Amino acid sequence: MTLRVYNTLSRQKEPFETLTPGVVRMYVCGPTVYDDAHIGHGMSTLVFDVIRRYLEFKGYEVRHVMNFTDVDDKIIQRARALGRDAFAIADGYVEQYQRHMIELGVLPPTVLPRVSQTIAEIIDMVQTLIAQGYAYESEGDVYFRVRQDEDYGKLSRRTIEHALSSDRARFGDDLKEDAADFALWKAQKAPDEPAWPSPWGLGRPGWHIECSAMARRYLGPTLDIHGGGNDLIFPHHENEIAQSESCNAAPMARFWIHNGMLQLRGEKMSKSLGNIISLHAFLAAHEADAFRLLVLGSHYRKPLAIDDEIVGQAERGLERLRGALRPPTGSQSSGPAVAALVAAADAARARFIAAMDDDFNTAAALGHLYDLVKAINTARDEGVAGPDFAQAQAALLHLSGVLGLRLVVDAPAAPSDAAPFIDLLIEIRRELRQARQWALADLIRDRLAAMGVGIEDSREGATWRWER
RNA sequence: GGCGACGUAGCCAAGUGGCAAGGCAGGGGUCUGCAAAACCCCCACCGCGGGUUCGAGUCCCGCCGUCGCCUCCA
Repeated sequence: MTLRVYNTLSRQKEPFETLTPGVVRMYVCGPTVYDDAHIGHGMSTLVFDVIRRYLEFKGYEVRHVMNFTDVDDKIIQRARALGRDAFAIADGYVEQYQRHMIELGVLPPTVLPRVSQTIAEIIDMVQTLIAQGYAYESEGDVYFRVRQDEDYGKLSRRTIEHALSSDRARFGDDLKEDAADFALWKAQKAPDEPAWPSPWGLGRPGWHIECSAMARRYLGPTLDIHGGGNDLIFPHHENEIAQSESCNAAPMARFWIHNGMLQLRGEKMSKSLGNIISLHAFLAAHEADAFRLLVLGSHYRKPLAIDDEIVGQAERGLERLRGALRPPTGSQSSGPAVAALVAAADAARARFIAAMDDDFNTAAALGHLYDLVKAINTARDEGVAGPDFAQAQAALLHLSGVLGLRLVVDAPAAPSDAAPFIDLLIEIRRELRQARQWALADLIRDRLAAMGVGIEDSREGATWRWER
């Protein structure tokens, strides 16, 4: 089976081939660090984490670069509003974002560059573009000459006329030759604006050039994958293509991958609507695995509408996956029931791979994981145990891990201290049940449940485990 | 207005030509002292109208509806 990936550039699925066999150069647009990260950022980060994990599962070495845009107008505004230093603001949000990535179980990208640390590369690219006639300086600003770029608009399928009809163009700067042109470099206009010396005086990079520069610096002129939210297709990625391909005379990326937007009750999260859910708030109330399962439940290119009911469904689905990992209760290690389980595990694995090979169809892949869950539970009910049972569970855990799901519940801080006492209570409850002292037995069960200890009875006796 | 996406059961959702995956919820059973978990059974003809085809959620046309981008945005 070969992997097929949807390419925004061609608007179709293409066989996935990399520039260098066995190596994937993947650049993903990260956040502009001017405010708390929200669950939309989380979704995008998870989507590309899963893509990366699957590529590694397929045997690729993935060079994964995710940037932080730490020089930006909004950061400057934020700094002014708070009366603080812009770099300090950005640093704080970068740290917060990295904590969130750990909480979400996201594999650390190979490199996490920042604009502020890539200034030399940016200036170099801008100089090259000027020398080539693709850009011009105007009173300390430098603009990209859009009409010089013959295939401008090929990613978003817009013409320059469309760009011209936008507000940005209508309120076009007098410094531009053409209203459609966009800034590569902005001259410093106030002393509190972060600025670096350049051939055009003190200033800072424009919005799009930083990604072009960071991508080239860490991954070279042509990427295998350039990713981000689909809200970045225009103008951000369109302009990146214009800059990079003009400057480097090479395709910027073989595959452009864009995730759909996360929405709340049918509308996009936005400041003006006041419906932003921060990652911090979400993760305080819900498990990271539940959020990941939620994201995995629909295709990454589709919009994902979220509400309390959907979150609850993901949480219960997560419990079902975990339930399959409970130990066997029987002792049968061979026979038709065992053979059926082995066959089910093999089938689940093959179908999982086929689904993921089809443009990372995580929803279908999950469906096959649930089929394996059912097979495991059935086998347990039939008394299956032994190495084949353990292997089926291991397969479930492994494939879930390819999606980044952890499934294992972290026990409370000091479980070992409490465990002997809980065992004692379980033992007492067993005695009570034998004596038909139902009220007392149930009291123990209910009180333990309230403390997060779940009890499950079976023919072989009761087991317990920590529940969240 | 331009570009684009989507519309499958109560909810989420997969499925791009051949008898509609999976999860959640719900109903009925098995097991259990009760409960939980698990297992079994039930629960959709795919927005509407045309067309192509032996055969269409699946292709084409039109319509209706929802959403995104075009300005900062994952």
